[in-house]
Amino acid sequence: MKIYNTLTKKKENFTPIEANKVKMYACGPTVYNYFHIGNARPFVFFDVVRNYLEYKGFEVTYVQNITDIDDKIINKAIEDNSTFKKIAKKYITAFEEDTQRLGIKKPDFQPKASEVIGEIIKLIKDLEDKGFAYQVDGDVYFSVESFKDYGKLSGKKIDDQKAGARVEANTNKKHPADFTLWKKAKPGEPVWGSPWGQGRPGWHSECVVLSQKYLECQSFDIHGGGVDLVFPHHENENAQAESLSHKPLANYWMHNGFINIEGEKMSKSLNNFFTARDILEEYDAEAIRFFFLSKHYRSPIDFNRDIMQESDTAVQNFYKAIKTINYLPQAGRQDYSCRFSSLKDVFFTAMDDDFNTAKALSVMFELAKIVKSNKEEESVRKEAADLLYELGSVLGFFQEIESKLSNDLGALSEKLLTILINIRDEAKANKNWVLSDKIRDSLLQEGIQLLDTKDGTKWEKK
RNA sequence: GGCGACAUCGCCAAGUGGUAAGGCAGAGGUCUGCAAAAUCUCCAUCCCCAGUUCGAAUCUGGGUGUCGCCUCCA
Repeated sequence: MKIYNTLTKKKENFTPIEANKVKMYACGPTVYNYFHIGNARPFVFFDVVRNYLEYKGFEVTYVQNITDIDDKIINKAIEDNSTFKKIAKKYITAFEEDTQRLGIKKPDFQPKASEVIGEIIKLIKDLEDKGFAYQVDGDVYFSVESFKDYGKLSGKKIDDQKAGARVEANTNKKHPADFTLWKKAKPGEPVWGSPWGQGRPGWHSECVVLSQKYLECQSFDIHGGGVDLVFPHHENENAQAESLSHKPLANYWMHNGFINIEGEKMSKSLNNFFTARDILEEYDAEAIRFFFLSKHYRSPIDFNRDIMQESDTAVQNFYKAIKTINYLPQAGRQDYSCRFSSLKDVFFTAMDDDFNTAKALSVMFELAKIVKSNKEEESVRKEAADLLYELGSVLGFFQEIESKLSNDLGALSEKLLTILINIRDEAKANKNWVLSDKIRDSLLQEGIQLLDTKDGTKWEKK
């Protein structure tokens, strides 16, 4: 299988450090607000990566951090007239609720920065002792000139940045690109004691500590996040880790593209921000998932209502297909016929090619078509349904299959519904279209769709 | 100014040298009191120019356009 590696800027064959095991780390949220639809993309995508690797038989350890120490949280606390801790706590809870609603499986470890302050201090001290970091008046900086490969991940050269000269001059730093490891305490901010006095860690160290700690190694397989994290965050993480271990923090660096809103970058000033929470009010979690997966993860993707509606239709189609044969599919079937094992291969080939989910989805459409087709044998349709369910599950779909397939309203409701249908049949027989349409429309408002078929009137929950 | 990505039907989107997947929307047929659903059929030569090649959406060069990063950011 191939993965595009930001570090080498090409697709590479994926070989984990330990055979059959994959250790992966993805940057999680900074808990100062509800996370938005753009944040949700990597959460969903790396969930799929993890699922797929497990499906392929790898034993996956997946770590995602929660940044609960940060300027943005401090600012939010001031803004809301609250405390730093309360803000973090509130949005951690919200994060957990929203990811669960999105159908994202919990990572194996989800540690917080605040849990490892001691280890972060140790890392910074180590960097200082070995000459990679220096202290100026209570602040500690990483010296980019001390790490000769600085810039290798993002493809940036230190001197170009100097020439750019957009960076605010900071007289304390030896080099403009040097980044903060430890910040001196300011009044009113949360602080921890350290060899450099009271202060708090910068953003770039926590991921180094948390990944190495929970993955139990200095260098692991996959590190992921949004493209904007490549520089400076991931570049800086790697600089710290590699300076000390002489190995890259991770072998494969994966970065997902951005989400635009109506063709424009999502930003607070444009007021085109959508939280995942808000979107979930309008659309099913799986429609959101489909929206993300319908395009390659590295491409930018435009978010708008039409596209969400389309995604919703697509997901409903998968469910509808299975509904037509009234059969609860089984995953993990071993004995697919030739026809279906080759379709399965198409799916695998697509996913093996740097997670080409858009192509993988086309296999699902093809299967759905077979499931629905009354030209196929029932056993063939069931087989197609099994595979559809199996592959869909890998991508995180069909989480609601039981409830979607069920038309169970409880015995009484069903009886009442039958009565209404009978009345409507009578009205229809009398060509009383006003009444029959009224019954149909009223039921539709309650989420019951009537379907007049050759074999009489049928109904289903919408 | 530096670095990088992308440009395929009305919309979304695969395709990385061998003659344009798939989805949505649309058109038409079947079915139908109407509607919905279902089902069948139809629907692109790939931003421009030049080059390489027997052959290019796919490679090279040059344009044009859109976007991202370089500052907190998924």
